[in-house]
Amino acid sequence: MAKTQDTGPVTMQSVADAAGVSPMTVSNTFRHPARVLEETRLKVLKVAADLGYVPNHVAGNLASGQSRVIGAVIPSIKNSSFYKYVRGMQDAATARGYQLVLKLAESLAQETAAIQTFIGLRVAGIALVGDEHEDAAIDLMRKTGVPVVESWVDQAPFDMAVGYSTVAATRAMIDLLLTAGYRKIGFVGYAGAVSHRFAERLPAFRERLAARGLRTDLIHLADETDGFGAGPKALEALCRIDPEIDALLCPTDILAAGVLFECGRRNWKVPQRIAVAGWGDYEIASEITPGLTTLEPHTYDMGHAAIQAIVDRADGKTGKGLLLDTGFHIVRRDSA
Amino acid sequence: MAKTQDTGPVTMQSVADAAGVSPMTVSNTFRHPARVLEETRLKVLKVAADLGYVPNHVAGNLASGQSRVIGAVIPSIKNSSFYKYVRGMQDAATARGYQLVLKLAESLAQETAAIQTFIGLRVAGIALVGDEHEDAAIDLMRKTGVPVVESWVDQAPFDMAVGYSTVAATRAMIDLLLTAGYRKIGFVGYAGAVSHRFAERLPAFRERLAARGLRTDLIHLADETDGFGAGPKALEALCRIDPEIDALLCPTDILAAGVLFECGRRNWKVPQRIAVAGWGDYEIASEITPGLTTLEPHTYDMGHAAIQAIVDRADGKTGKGLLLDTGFHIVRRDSA
DNA sequence: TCGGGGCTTTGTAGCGCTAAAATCCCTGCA
DNA sequence: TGCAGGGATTTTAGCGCTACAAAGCCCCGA
Repeated sequence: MAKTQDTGPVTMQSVADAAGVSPMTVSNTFRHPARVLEETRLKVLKVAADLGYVPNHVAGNLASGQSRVIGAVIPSIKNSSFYKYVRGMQDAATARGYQLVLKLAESLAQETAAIQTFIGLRVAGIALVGDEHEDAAIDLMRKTGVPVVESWVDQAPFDMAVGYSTVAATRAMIDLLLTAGYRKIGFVGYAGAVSHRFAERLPAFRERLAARGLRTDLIHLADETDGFGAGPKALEALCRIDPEIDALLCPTDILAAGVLFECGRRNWKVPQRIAVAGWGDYEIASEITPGLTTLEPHTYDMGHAAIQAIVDRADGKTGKGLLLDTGFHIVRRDSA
Repeated sequence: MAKTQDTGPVTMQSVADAAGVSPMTVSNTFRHPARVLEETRLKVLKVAADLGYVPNHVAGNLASGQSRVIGAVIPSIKNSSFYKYVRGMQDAATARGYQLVLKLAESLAQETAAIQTFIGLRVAGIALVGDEHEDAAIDLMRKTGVPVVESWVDQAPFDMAVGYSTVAATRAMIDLLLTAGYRKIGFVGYAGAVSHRFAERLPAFRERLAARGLRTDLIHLADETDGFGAGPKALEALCRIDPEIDALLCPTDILAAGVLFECGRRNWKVPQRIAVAGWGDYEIASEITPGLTTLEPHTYDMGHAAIQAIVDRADGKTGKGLLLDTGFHIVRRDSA
């Protein structure tokens, strides 16, 4: 068995030599098994396994101009809100024979760098979160023509997009609070770099309350980096505007949880004294007491659809400007 | 300016033609700027920018046999414990001119697949979490000889490793509880697939208490997938063994937070009725009331060191069997 | 004035793989 | 027996880039 001579790295050529076939047959064994006689295929497979051959996809890519890798840029792994999204992407990619790789980008500049890396790697497609990108990034994507999907977007895709209507979602939440009898409803948004993603909710909030003749000025913009801590700050700020505020719509469950913690400290009963609604259905929403009523976007579906769109494009199936609505639903618990 | 004729994708050759230099000079402009006269370099850069040229690293890799991409496999993005780790890796990679890409692997089989993908991509190195891997994965890594770093490991590296001593950490935590006067100390671990990562803590727990002649049977193994919910279950199970249990060492802050929630429901004062200690210093630890005393491994440093080790290897600086201790410290809050 | 040394630039060759065309070989039928 | 037909396999020709060696060029001292 002195077969495995250490002749440097194992290449397709070495497998071919050892199996007594041409490199092309080895290639076909892996990429188009149907083209190879079963007997030959098994022999090649065996030799490859013995030698510990791993196909060099870098070379394969270069030769074929095709890639089976999809790159996803995610803005955060600090909270769990992207978990299901990534799972959805992962499952869809695997099912279609693609590989998903992730890059973390916590700023637009980092996003651009990540996109550049992915394009440098000649991935089959790129999945982005949101529709706010640097000009340089947009330029890059346009010029190279990589398939791009934006997620959490519900209008005007740059190339393709998946998402849900945050306007419809905000309305649904407000309606839920109104139906439950709350009248002094506060709104918390986020300021700063991420503000864009939350910006559409505010007009929907105002419109809905104005239609009922209710006050629409109980608004506070929080700092996302405060995490839970933004909750107490928001509650305090809004109480200063109107101490009798009786409901609060939060931009994320994290902030909502922070509000609930603060309510605990103040001995405020939820939802009697004040109702609290979150957004995202993070893990904490179901674990905290009282359970947090929250809005769950169908993020798994979103990730799944995003990858599907990219793969379909790679297979030449779909055109430009695709926009998918993956929906949402409200998870009713005790806090509102 | 009818310079940008649409002649398919922009390659190094097209940049060279447009700039009136050889492809090699374009290559050098990007990879070894010092070798190129500033005037030439600027000209090339300008032409490249005009044309929207993005170097094809796939081809570059193949030609040079080198890669500037490092692959990290992370077991979860559901909780925040890997956030700082990833940040550390990211920062170290960027500082050294490398790119970090992530793959999520929630089972050993997925980890193996991820490793295979990375090897197929011929990354410069692979960062893994833990020291439990499938034989197939170990085979693959050995045969191909990719630099591999394991994190959260404190002994017997497969290739290179970074981590901290969980035994020392467990001892430190127990000592803190003993010093504070607690005597009926309970231990919660995790059963199932992740058990391995938590297995070393138990003997340290037993040894420390046995040395003081205290009972060492207040042990419960929880289900990791229960999240917060594992906390109440653990408390209940341990109370059944001894209702007078007065301290609890939890395997993660998530579980500890679950215990605190349950204590709230039971109206148990923490730390008077029972002390609760967590592990990981997750975001929730500082936000919950009472503040959670917890153990913070230096995960940022761990990620940083992991990438450093890989890059050093790639630069031919360090040998095999490297093991770095990145340490930990206890964050004392109110719960213990 | 000429040769040598250093810096810049350019050929040459090939990384490992694959699409496409060419070849081979076997079968079936006239 | 000869040959068309079709599947299996091999040959050919790069994919876009980089290591390395070779060539140009310019300046300076002898």
